[in-house]
Amino acid sequence: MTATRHIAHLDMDAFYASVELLRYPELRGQPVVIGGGRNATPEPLADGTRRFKRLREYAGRGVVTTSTYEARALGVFSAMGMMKAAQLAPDAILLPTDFDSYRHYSRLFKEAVATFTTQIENRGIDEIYIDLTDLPGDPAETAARIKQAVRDATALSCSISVAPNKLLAKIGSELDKPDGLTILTPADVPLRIWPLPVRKVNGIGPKANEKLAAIGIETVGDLARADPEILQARFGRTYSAWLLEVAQGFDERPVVVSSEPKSMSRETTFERDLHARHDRAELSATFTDLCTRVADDLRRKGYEGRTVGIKLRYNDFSTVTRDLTVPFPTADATEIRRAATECLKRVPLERRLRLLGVRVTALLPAGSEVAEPQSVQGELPFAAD
DNA sequence: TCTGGGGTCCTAGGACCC
DNA sequence: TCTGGGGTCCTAGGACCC
Repeated sequence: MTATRHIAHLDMDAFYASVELLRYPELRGQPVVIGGGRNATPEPLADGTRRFKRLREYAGRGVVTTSTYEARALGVFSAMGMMKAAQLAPDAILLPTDFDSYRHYSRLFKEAVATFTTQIENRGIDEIYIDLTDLPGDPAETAARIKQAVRDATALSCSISVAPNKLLAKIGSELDKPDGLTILTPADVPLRIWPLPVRKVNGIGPKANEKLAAIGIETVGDLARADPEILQARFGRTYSAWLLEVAQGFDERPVVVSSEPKSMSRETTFERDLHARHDRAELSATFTDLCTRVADDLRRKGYEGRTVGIKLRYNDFSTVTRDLTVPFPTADATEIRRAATECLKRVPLERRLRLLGVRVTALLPAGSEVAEPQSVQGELPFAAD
């Protein structure tokens, strides 16, 4: 039995939307939706002001990236198709995503937290886990000071939960959003966690949610009371065991402070579905561009990869992937394109394509000594039997 | 009016090796 | 010549997350 840990989960409140409101404070209090690329950019007017686009003006295949709490009240949430969102909130203000800006504020808030401890795990642009176990003082007070430091550094609010593990901290940071500070102990599990839908558990997605609903399990409490044999029959040994652990609020995963990237990829959804023969020139240009961008990413970040892959999505939304491992790691656009072209030859190209992607995996830091593919005969510690 | 783009991790079969 | 048991790598697909 290990000593009690104090794990915090910090989640920036409506992060992208909140950054946009710093830039356009006049939009505060209005429903605002972020997403949709260039055709969402405000129009500069002759008098020096600007005209914001409305959601009803949008046409295309984009999805909502984030929305303000006012837009959420109208039913507009992340990952919803923009055209559907426009039906629900035609007068909502539309803004394009500006990742450079979000990365800037991400850096600011993470630097603010880093003045407290190095024990930080990155979970993307707008959230982190923080291990407070070895910090002196009351963890709840520390969390309050972290919130203030984030506000001082960014003028943005965040929600923090402090709990005995990552599972509970992640759930807890959502309980009092926005600007929340939630302390959870094991004793809170029956009262505060069991009433929640199973979908609130990080790792239970739409598919598992459906399968659980089919056997009458809606809440975490239902899961805690479920028959282990039925769960095992439906979900297999590993996943069912994990489900029962999380239902009790158990989670031993450590806060992981650093990690190496495993893959880099670029993909694009076309404005209209393209055909391999009829739209050959356009597809070919996009394909080359994707290879070039992946190669640029690899080089900029100092990596090379041995496995090159492609991803195709057809007009019926079905997806296929193919990959090919090459003898030596590469970050070269021409080599990546050559390997990706080999992959392309193994895929059906009759149906129209909606999406094309290129990925490089099996990454190594650039210039690492790589053992050449070679025979190891004569060096074996034992003879073959 | 269908459904973005960037990732991680897991499973599973077959090849291949000893 | 019915036949064991590992291990790793490669490939394809899928669930899930932000």
